[in-house]
Amino acid sequence: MGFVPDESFQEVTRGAVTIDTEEELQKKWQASKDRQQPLRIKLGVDPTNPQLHVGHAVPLRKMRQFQDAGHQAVLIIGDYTACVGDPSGRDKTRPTLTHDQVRENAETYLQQAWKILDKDRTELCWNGDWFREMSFLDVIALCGRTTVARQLERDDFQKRFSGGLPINLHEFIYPLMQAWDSVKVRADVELGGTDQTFNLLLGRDLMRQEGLEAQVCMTLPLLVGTDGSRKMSKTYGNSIGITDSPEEIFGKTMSIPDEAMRDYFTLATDLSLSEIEEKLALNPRECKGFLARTLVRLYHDEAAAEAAEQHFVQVFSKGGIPDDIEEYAVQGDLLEDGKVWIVKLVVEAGLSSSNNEARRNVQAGGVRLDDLRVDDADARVELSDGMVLRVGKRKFRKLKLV
RNA sequence: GGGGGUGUGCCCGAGUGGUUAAAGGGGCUUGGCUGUAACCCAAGUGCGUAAGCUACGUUGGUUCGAAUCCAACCGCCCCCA
Repeated sequence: MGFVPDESFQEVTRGAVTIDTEEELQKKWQASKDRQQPLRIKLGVDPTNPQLHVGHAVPLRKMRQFQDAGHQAVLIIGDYTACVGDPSGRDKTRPTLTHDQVRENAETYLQQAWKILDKDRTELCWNGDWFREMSFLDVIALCGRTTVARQLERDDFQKRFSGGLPINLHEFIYPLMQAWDSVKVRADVELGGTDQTFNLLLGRDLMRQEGLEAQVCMTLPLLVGTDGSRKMSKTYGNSIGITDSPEEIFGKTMSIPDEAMRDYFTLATDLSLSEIEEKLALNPRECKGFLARTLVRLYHDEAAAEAAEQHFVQVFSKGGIPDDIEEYAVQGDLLEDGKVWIVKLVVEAGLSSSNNEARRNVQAGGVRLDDLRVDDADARVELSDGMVLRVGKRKFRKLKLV
């Protein structure tokens, strides 16, 4: 049968690294059209971290594209799987969370996810709903559906095993749980990062074992972090949070390496492919500025995007000070003869975490009062109301005398 | 159950009795450079105004002196069963 991919099919497959298998997806797509029945698109998320970043947003955006093409989004909150911890791509066992923590995280997670997904057209499930019901015997039966050899084929376990690092038994169960989710929700397509390949494919096996039509697995690239090398992750400190302030999103985006811009455009924004090419043809600074504005607009709005850019130009390009600075009310007992020890001031204002650190900052020439460098760590300085204290390029406090 | 290893600062990792607050790297901070909060370069990086204090899994010992030796305990890894 000659499948003619329509525009939304192209949109929905764009950016995918692998589709297992594309033929099956075409078939499902066509059947869905013929029968007027939307495909069920599954995305499972473990709310291990309440802070979503633009890397997490990649599969969510993909899900949104499916929604826009008229398909049924099935978002699974892994309240049980989060308690196990996904071993994918990890070189050590994930710390497990308590169920209460997970429920709490899930709350904030969802709030953020609805910035991307269309809430009214999303079917929301908690996998605890079915795992809670299972008896120990059921669990054992589930474990019997795969083998140790298959588990050890995985590159991450392989590495840990040969490197003498621990693999806890419960980590073997994780993929089975995720695969079982697919059975329970009768997924037609499951989305995930490339690191999810193993888990995704196991879903196909279990579905077949259950006599269901196997899901299609679509893997998406992992977005690199702001360092341009490792995948975006909060623990690497290279992430851009979708709840970050406009200034932060803008600044962090400006700090990505030029080579990463294409990935960011294709994976993290909703620009069309031709628009992306157009922007990439600009000079790198303008292009990156556009990218930064686009990201801010996505998670805040147009006005915020403009303000963030102005802030960036003001503070970093011109080295000036921003308009709205957090105030610090100088405590009276810091003053001796109307003067204050610079080190103490920096610490009390919350710009350094210890006296020694503050002293270092001063000695390195990173501390300024109203643009005047203070580089003597013993200095006692006179203050006036409204003075701006600055540490490094990006930490400011407006001093308020009481 | 038997045997062998191992546990160091935010992370990785050197260090087997004394100038060790502890090499080296990563990270981070500050400075310089820059279109950039990137790259690169440089410096710094336990706490304390200071005297000094705290730190090498835990506890207790040996010693003038221990991250370094001993004992027990706790955690982890490997091999054999």
